[in-house]
Amino acid sequence: MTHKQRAAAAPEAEPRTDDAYLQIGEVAERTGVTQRTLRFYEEKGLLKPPTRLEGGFRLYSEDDVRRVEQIKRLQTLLGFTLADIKEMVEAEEVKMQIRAEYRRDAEVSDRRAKIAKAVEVTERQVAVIDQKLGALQEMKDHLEQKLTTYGGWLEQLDEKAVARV
Amino acid sequence: MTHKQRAAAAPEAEPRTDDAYLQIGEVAERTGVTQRTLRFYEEKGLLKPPTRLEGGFRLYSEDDVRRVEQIKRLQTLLGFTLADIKEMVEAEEVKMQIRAEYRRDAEVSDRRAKIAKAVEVTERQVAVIDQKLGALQEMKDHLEQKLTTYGGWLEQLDEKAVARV
DNA sequence: TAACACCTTAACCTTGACGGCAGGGTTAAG
DNA sequence: CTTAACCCTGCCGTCAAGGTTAAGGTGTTA
Repeated sequence: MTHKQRAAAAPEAEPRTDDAYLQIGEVAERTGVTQRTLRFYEEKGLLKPPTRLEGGFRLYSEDDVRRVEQIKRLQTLLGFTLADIKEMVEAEEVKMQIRAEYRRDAEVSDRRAKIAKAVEVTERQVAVIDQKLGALQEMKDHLEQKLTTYGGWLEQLDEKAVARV
Repeated sequence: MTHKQRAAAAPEAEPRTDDAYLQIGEVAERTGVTQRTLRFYEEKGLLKPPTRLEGGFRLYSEDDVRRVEQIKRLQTLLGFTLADIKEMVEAEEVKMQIRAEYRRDAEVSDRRAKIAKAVEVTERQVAVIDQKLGALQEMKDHLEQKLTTYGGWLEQLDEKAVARV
């Protein structure tokens, strides 16, 4: 146990928004990606530039952590490229913005348009996922059919064994 | 229309096995990958070295075409790396071999072991697919829930519009 | 036999997605 | 004020998955 256990680093002025920010090392540890990768994602626009401490240290929020986890899922489980993911993330951003603006938006037609946009974006995402789901299901069916074939073979062997006794 | 429509290229000696072999250009065209990619896959062990014409031209079978298509699916739709895919392809190979050996295998216990091996390999593949299916389904559910939220918002707007009339 | 489409290997180039320093600043503790 | 633990910005390296010539051989057709 070292004598330095990093804590929430209280900024002196501005007592607002001290929601337990995380430094890059914490985030790296919690998400399992390297610091380099976090900076890289930021550079590539996958993570919005986080707030900084006076000295320049990045301060991430829990939301950022969730986003990183989302990115990892999209990447490793589903094989999206970072460019793809950036699009999705941006879509997500747009949706967040819509939510935020929703209440205080003057024109009803404007609201309607924004929601329509969000729906469109989301539906495209669903369509992509559906395509992948379909392909995966097909492969799975194929493999399971093979498994039943193997099962049949084993049964045949059993019958033979029985017949020999 | 050029004056050369490539045909099955009849080798002079050896009239056997003239099953309509395909040259690399054909295969590339039919599968949508480049010739370079086909050679690359061969180099990486994803495609077995095809038979060659005397002069060295590669001659692919329809089976090879199918395999290339499978590789593409695994890669683009599911985001497996070529290394992953190579493993799967090799597993497939093993299973083919098992099928071939199945009939003329002396010991019943040997057969049983081989089938068990095949089952094991196949089940691992299914497990991987299940994991991805799960992740995808979860994402889809999440997105669809959002869609219903948006739907609700639109309804609210409608109500307001009606109320104003 | 020439012409032309098609193929061969070999070598280098590119892009995406990071890994790994070097050289130097920042923060908290003693 | 020093020190230890963190963090910063470059900048170069690497690995995967091919793309892109270059230089030359093969196969069919005229």
